Amino acid sequence: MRYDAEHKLRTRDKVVKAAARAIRAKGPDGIGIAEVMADVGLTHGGFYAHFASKDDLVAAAVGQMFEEARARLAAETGRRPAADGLRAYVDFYLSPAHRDARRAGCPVAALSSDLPRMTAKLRRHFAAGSQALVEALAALLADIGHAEPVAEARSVFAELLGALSIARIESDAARSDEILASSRAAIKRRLGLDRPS
Amino acid sequence: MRYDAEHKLRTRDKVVKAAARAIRAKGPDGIGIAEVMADVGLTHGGFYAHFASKDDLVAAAVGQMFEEARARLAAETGRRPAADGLRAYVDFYLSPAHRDARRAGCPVAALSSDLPRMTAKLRRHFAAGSQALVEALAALLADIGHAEPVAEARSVFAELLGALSIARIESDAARSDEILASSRAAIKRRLGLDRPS
DNA sequence: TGTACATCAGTGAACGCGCGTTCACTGATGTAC
DNA sequence: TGTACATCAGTGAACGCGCGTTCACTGATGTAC
Repeated sequence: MRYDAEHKLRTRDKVVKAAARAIRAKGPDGIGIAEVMADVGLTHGGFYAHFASKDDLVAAAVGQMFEEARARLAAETGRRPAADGLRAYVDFYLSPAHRDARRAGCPVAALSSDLPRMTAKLRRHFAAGSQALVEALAALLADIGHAEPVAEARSVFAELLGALSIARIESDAARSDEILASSRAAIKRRLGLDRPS
Repeated sequence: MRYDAEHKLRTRDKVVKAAARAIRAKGPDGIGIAEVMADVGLTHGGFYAHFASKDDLVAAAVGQMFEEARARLAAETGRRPAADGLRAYVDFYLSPAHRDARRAGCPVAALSSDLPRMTAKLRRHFAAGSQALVEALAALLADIGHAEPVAEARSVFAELLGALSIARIESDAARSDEILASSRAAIKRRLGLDRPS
């Protein structure tokens, strides 16, 4: 079966996106090549026409996750005042929907404890992705007049990540919702976002 | 080789402690029974005299980790004024030593992203352990006059966990140290611990 | 006190399964003539 | 325009390795007599 020129790229893209979803939920070691290929309607044998190895797929999937994270941040904060954007991003990040979306969402939250076990190259990818997020938050904080935007952005991202992680541990939905609400309120308060802008 | 009555229990205890260390570093799926047994000078065949299965070992190891975490909190905060204890615990949790000790330290930070993939029973163990930590912090916050100690303790634990996780991603030591320092300062400031007590 | 036996933590070979990887093959369609 | 050939994404069987688990056996020492 011969296909047109774009066909192979489209297939690769579908595999990478499926892997990005599966890896967030199950971790790099938890997914199987056969499983990911089946998810896009193919068999495992075709895998090596697209990727050199499983590690190669994982690296591509991590890139995909950060691209999605970057797009989400841009969607929440673009084209609106900085204070509104920050509020919207905090509300998104600490929403029950984000907590429950184990196959999507923040790659750092999905894979934080897998990271120290990954290759140095992947860790650098994660470090760069986290730093880009912190810098974007810092720019918004600078915009609304914070004196130390980078230090504050780091601290805010830390609480976002930690609160989401703890909320995901808690199996009692009501308590988990409370954890999210506590940190949404705490972050907005310390950023001065609880006052109408 | 017949041994005295305590010998078996001592062996089991050594295996559980070795597993607790190895699992923190490599995750439950990353460790092997043969590897853990070799770590205490035994061969893999003897494993099933002590544990019903690998899952059984993982459960015991998680219990061990929380016992160690509880002991650490008690050591940092016991027998001193609440404000001093809180300061000491924040300084410990966000220390470079804790960041670098991948085989010891906070089980939530070590395994956060493995949790959603664990059995419901283990997740409950983690939820209970996290809640106990939050309650202990809340008691200290109540002691120094905070109005909403539980909500604040949750928010603080979130930032502790998140900052440690991010610091562990960053391979550049100087930048990683900065991340820890930013959150140490931010937490102390918002708890009013930066003023001499 | 001495001796035969029982115990059982630990040994190491073997089994079976899952999974990453390889490879000979397929077959629809584009291309050369 | 029609026909033979080349291409190559995808198939599915097979291989090899790691690892959890099983099991027959060992042998030092406690116990019964």
